[in-house]
Amino acid sequence: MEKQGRRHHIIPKLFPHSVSDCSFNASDDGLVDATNNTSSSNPSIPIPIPIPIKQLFRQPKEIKVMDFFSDNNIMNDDADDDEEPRRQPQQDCNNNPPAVNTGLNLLTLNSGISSTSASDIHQNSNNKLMTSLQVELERLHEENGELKTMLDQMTKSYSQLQAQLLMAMQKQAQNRLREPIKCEANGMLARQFMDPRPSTAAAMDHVRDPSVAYSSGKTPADHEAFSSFAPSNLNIEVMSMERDQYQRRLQTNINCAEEALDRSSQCPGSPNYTSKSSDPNLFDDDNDEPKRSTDQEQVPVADQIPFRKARVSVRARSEAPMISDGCQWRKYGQKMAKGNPCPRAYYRCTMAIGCPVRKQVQRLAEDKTILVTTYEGNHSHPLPPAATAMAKTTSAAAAMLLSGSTTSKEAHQYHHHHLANSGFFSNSQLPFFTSSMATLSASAPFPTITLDLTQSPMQQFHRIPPPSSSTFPLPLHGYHQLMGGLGHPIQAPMYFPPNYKAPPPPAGVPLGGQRSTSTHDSGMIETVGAAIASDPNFTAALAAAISTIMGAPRPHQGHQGGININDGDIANNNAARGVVASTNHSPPSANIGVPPGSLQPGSPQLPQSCTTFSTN
DNA sequence: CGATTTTGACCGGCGC
DNA sequence: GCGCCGGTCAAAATCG
Repeated sequence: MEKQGRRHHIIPKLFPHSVSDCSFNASDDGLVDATNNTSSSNPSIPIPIPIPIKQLFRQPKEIKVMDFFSDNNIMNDDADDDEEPRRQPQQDCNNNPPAVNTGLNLLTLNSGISSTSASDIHQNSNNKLMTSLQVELERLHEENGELKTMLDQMTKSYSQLQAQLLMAMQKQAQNRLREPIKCEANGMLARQFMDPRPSTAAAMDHVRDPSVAYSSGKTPADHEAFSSFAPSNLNIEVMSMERDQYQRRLQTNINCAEEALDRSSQCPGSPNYTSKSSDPNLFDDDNDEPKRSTDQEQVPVADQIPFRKARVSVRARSEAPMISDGCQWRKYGQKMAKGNPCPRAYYRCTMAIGCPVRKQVQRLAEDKTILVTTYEGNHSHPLPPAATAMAKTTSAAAAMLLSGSTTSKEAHQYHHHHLANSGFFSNSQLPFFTSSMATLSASAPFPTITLDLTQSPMQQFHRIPPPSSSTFPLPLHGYHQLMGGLGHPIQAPMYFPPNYKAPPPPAGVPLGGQRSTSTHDSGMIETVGAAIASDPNFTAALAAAISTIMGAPRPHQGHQGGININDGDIANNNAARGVVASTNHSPPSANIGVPPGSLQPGSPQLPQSCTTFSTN
C-alpha cells in the first residue's frame, strides 16, 4: 500500500498540467478532476482527458463549451460567468475604436491610413472581429472534434467493459455452482481474497439479468432465494454462507471498493477502468438505486472485508533475472523475503508516466531456476504487441483456470458435470493448458492466480498443492481483475450473452471431450495463438507448457490436430525444446542445441526464437 | 547528463 | 504496545 503522504508528493511531479496525452488519473479516487484541469489556451475548454462519461454528463458547464459557437459567448471566455457584464463586440465597435486585442495585430495594417472614415473604421473593426471569431471558431471546432474523439473512445471502452461485466457475471454464476466443493477444501477463505470489483460489477448485472438473479439481501428468506439459484445437489448451506460474505462485499464494494481499487491500480483508459468511471449506470453513487437490490442493507464498516488486488503470477524456468513481457520496467526496490534466500525485486511499469502496474520478480526457494513474476495493477496505456500477447496468454490461461482448474478430485468431477459440458472454457479448448497450470492461492495475501509454466503435464495433472497453498478455481472476481490486470481487454470471443445458460450435458458426450464449434472456442484459440505467435519472449515460457503438455497424454484431448496458430504451427515448431530443456538448469540460450533426446516424446517444436528468455 | 539501479530508511498491516 | 514483515520511497551510485 502506498503511503498517502508520499503520494501527494509525487503526483505533481508525475502529472504535469498538460495531460492531453495522458490516459491515467492522478487523484486518489482514480478519477481526474477535470474541473481543475483547464486548458491554458482557453480556460473554458476542458482538457481532452479521458474523463469518465459520468463526469462528463455531470458537468454541464463543460458542455456549454459548445455555446462558444454562438455570438454571445464568443468574446466571453467564461460562459458561466453571468455576473460579469458581457462585452458586446458590436456595441464596442459603435462606441469606441476596437479595444479588444485579438492578438492578431490586425490594426497595424490600417494604422497608417488616416483618411478612413468612421464607417470604414467600423467596417474594418467588424472585419477584424470576424477574422478573430473565425479563428476562434476553427479552434473550437478542433477542440470539439477532440472531445468527440474522446467520447467515442470512452464509449467503445464502455462497450468493451460492459462485455467484460457480462462475462464476469456469467463466470460468477458458474463459480457459484462450483463453490461448494471448493469450500469443502478451502472453507470460506477463498472468497475473502476475491477481488471485489468484479463482484460488484457482476452483482450489478445479476440485478439486471434475471437468468442469474438472486436476492442480495441477508434475510433467511433471501438465503433461500439465493440458495435456490444453486442446483439442488449442491451444498446449499455453504452457498448461503458464502452468499452472506458475498453480499457484504457487494455492499461495501459499491461504496468503497471502486475507490480503494482505483486508488491502487485503476486508471482511465485502463482496460479495467470500468466501473464507476466509464459506466455511469453502474456506479452512480448518488443515483444508483435501480442498480442495487432493493433489500440491501448497509453493512457496517467493521464488516467490510479489506480489498485486495488480484495478482497474476507466472512461473517459468529461466536463468535470466527477469523474463521479458514486452513492457518496460524500472526497478524500485529489492527486499529479502522471509523464507527465501533469493531477493525479491520490485518493478514498476515505465511505459507510461503514472502507470500503476507493478511486478515482483523472485526465484523460488525450492528451485532457484524457477522465476516467479507477479503482476499487479492495470496498465494505463496501450500495450505493445508483445505485452499484449503476454496479457492475452495470461488471460487465456486464466480462462482455462476458470474452466476447471482444481486439484481436488471432487472439483474435477464437479467441473466435468457442471462446467465442462457448458461448451465454454472447457479444457479441451486449449489442450496445452491443463487445469492445474493455473491456480489461485488462498494463502497469498492477495488473490493470486499462478500460471505454472514449469511443470510437465503429468506433474501438473497429479500435482498436489503444497500445504501452504491451497488451490482452487479462480473465481470470477479474480478473473475479471486478471483480465484487466495485464492491461488488455477481454477478447470478444470470450463474451457470451448474459442470459446464457449452460446446456444440459449431452448424453454420451465424453467428459471434457466435448469439442465446441462455437466461436468461443475458436476465439480462445485465436487469442492464445496470437499471443504465442506474437511474443517470442513470453512464448519461451509458454512454449514450455505447450510442449510438455502436447507431448503427453491429454485427458481432455478433444481438439484434433492441436492448435493452429497463424503462421506458426506449434506442433511443428522446434523450439519448445529449449524451454523444455530448461529443466537442466543451463542458460536458456544454451538450450538451442539441445538434442532431441532431451525432449519428451512427441514434444512439439517451436521456432528457435522461442528458445531463449529475453532478459532485461 | 538523464535514466536506471542500489540500498537503507520508512511506513502500514498484522500477529502476539 | 511491540516487533516482524512486505512494500515503497528516495538519495546515492551506477550506467549508457
